[in-house]
Amino acid sequence: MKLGDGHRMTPQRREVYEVLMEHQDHPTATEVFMRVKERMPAISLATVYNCLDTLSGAGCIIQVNVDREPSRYCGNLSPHGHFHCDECGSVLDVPLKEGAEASKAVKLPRGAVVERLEVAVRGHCPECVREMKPEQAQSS
Amino acid sequence: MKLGDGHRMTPQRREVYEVLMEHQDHPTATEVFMRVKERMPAISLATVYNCLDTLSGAGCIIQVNVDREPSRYCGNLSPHGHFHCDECGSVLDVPLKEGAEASKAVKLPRGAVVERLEVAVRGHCPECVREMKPEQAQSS
DNA sequence: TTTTTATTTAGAATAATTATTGATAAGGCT
DNA sequence: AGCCTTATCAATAATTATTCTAAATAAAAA
Repeated sequence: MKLGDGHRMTPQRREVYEVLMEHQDHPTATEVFMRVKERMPAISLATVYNCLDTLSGAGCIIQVNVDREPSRYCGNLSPHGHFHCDECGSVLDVPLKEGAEASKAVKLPRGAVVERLEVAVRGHCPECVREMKPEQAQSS
Repeated sequence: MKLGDGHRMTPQRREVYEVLMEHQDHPTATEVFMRVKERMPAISLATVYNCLDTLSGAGCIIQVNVDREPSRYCGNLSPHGHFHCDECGSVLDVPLKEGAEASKAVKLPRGAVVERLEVAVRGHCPECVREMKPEQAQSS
């Protein structure tokens, strides 16, 4: 894992990175902090924030924002959007389909230069749908 | 403008709503506060927050979140996404093209129920592109 | 080795937003 | 109209995520 720019891969940054790679969920900074702390008890929350910032600045991880909730972080670098469950709050990766680009979905302002496309889907995750009463359920 | 749920359309809420309808930009709560204050000097920022919350809860306006920046508010209720300029920070509405739906863009988890789709495009707005040096410029 | 630069840490600071509280006002009912 | 319930407002306090500061540490460069 390279950082470039004179940034060093320090033990703290490595742990933060490892923790994100171990599960493919989307922990908040505080959750990352708790996980890293088990193996590196001296680490501080500020350092976790610094590491997450450095790693996402270097493009090693992705910062995911869900409304105004605390930022979440994700080690999945393949192009994908996110599905947010309105009931349980979980976040799932949803792979972008081949050829999904901004110009296909929206009428872009003439002359704009697109850097990247963010797709977020809100709804009820499969798990929460399964727990619904049958008469309320509706499938997509 | 109806609110339903036993919510009243008070003078404060009306002003907040009017201010959002007058321009089709995307002001923050503080900006809305400053605009409303000119006509209603006694209003407080907390009340503006309350009004914005009530109005968006009733579906009269839309709360737009750009990363972790302060929320912005928008009176445009037609289905649309948002374009965020990385340079000047402005937010532009981008109409969703006919038939743009979640299932076309992403591989949804089996069994998920979709409520709504949020599309955000990041890049450089036409105005900022125009101000770039010609040799840097590239158009989409 | 000396110097420089990057990093970590704890704690303080900031900023957006929310919660609390007491006062005011609107609606419904008799 | 008068009474009761509920909604609203405004000021302030509180919360919370995040960033900044400053001092200590450590690695890289010279």
